[in-house]
Amino acid sequence: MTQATSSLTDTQSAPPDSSVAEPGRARYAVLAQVLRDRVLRGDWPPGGALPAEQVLAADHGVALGTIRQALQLLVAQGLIERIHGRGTFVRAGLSGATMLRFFRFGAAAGTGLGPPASAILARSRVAAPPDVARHFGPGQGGDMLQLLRLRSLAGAPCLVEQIWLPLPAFAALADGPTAAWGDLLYPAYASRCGVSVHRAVDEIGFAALGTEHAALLGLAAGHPAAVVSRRAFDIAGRCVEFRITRGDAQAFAYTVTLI
Amino acid sequence: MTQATSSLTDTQSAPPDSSVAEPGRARYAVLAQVLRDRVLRGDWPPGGALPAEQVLAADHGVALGTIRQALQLLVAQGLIERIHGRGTFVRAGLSGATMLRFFRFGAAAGTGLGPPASAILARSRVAAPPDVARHFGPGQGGDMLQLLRLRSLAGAPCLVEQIWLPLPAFAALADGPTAAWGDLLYPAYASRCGVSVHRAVDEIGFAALGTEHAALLGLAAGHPAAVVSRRAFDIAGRCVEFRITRGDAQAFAYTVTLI
DNA sequence: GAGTGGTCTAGACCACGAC
DNA sequence: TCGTGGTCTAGACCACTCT
Repeated sequence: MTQATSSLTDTQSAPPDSSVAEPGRARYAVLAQVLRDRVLRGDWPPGGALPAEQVLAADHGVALGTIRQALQLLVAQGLIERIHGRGTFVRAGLSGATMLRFFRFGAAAGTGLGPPASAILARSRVAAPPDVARHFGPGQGGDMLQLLRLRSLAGAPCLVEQIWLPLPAFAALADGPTAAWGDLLYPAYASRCGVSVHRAVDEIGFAALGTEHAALLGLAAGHPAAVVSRRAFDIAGRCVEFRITRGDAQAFAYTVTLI
Repeated sequence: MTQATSSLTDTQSAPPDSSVAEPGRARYAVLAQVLRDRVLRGDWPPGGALPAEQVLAADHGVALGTIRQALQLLVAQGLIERIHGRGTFVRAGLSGATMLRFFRFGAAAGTGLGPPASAILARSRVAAPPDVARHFGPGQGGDMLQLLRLRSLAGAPCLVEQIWLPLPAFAALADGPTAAWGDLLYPAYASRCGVSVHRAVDEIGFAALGTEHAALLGLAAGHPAAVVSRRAFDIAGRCVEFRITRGDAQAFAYTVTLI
């Protein structure tokens, strides 16, 4: 891996970036890790631009192709995105990540039914139960904001969600009218709390509806439900949201492709 | 995109491969399509080796880096795989693609329970019902082989599968002892019928069990079940198998990561 | 040792976006 | 027009695998 370290035109006193020499690992992989760390450290904010590849190459004393390989790695990891003619940017985060992709309500999802609506039915500060707190960091998980949210299509309720958000990071959502948040939560997290969701892990399961949730969805108690437990993470890998979504199992439909 | 088409050292009478000039598309993309077509046409069999990149580059009259970009595209598409020091090979196909990844039977999947077992309970030639036939090509779907298969863990039945295979491609499975097929079907398809499964699409839903399937699984009729409908495709994109798998919804658990 | 893919270089020109 | 990323070249050396 340690390439020629070539010799010629070495008139300068010191190499531009000596940290880029490691045995057993490709130069571009080391560079990628260096850049990754800088992104996670916040050297460039989400949505912000990285230096041009020419600049990065010069700074680290490598050829253009090498820095391009490093950046390509970060693109594959979903950390940055590159736009032809504009530059290289830190990924802003998920805006949609809609639960509706798991369900087929009405004829086809979002066809003729109008946009999905969201209503916050309850909001409270709670001490997180252990089952919830364990998803957050060890220091985290004490004081939390708990939401009960109902999603509707064409006026008909279809999904009920329990959401836990760590405090004080989400203190800005603890007061004030919830109607102003809009129908999508993640943009509200970003604009009101400065928290951008970068990755989400959904676990799908199955259970019977309790009386409370069933009533909200207009179904009978004990009706079969699909249960999606989501952990959402910021760019640094910290869990910033835990959510349990329930919907009619009859409406559940999800497609997986194996290659 | 159409690069310099440069001039120098053009002592030969004709360019090595004139098909590699197209306006509006990158050279490597055109090359990738050419190679892709050759793979699908069967110029190199599944598991077989492609020529070395040096040879391909010379044949098409491009630089090494360009052919490497083209091959990288085909790797990303899952069509080929490259092995350092050995060569570039047409992907052999899926061997596992196990349904058990959707379920958590016992403590953890495949832990201490021993390997999953498979039994063919019924086998018959049928005219495919329209709902099944439509998944296969328009000419296909008439005469089919239908299987009823039961999968067990530690002796306990856990999944029941209905499987449709087009004839005459799968005629080799129509007779003889099914016990000799082994516990995995796709390797049997490959060795006995020369059909390799390259891609599979699973659609997940929930439904109540019918009396027959419930009895096979040792559950009550009407018990909620997870239903996975799979279409399996060969390397050329032809549907070669349709399968409906049912298992206890309580045991269903699947994880999706969004980035 | 021969042959393969993997890494790296130093340059060129092209296509795109914004000013 | 300028700066950006995208494509392409022609070479070098390295690491891996098989014989």
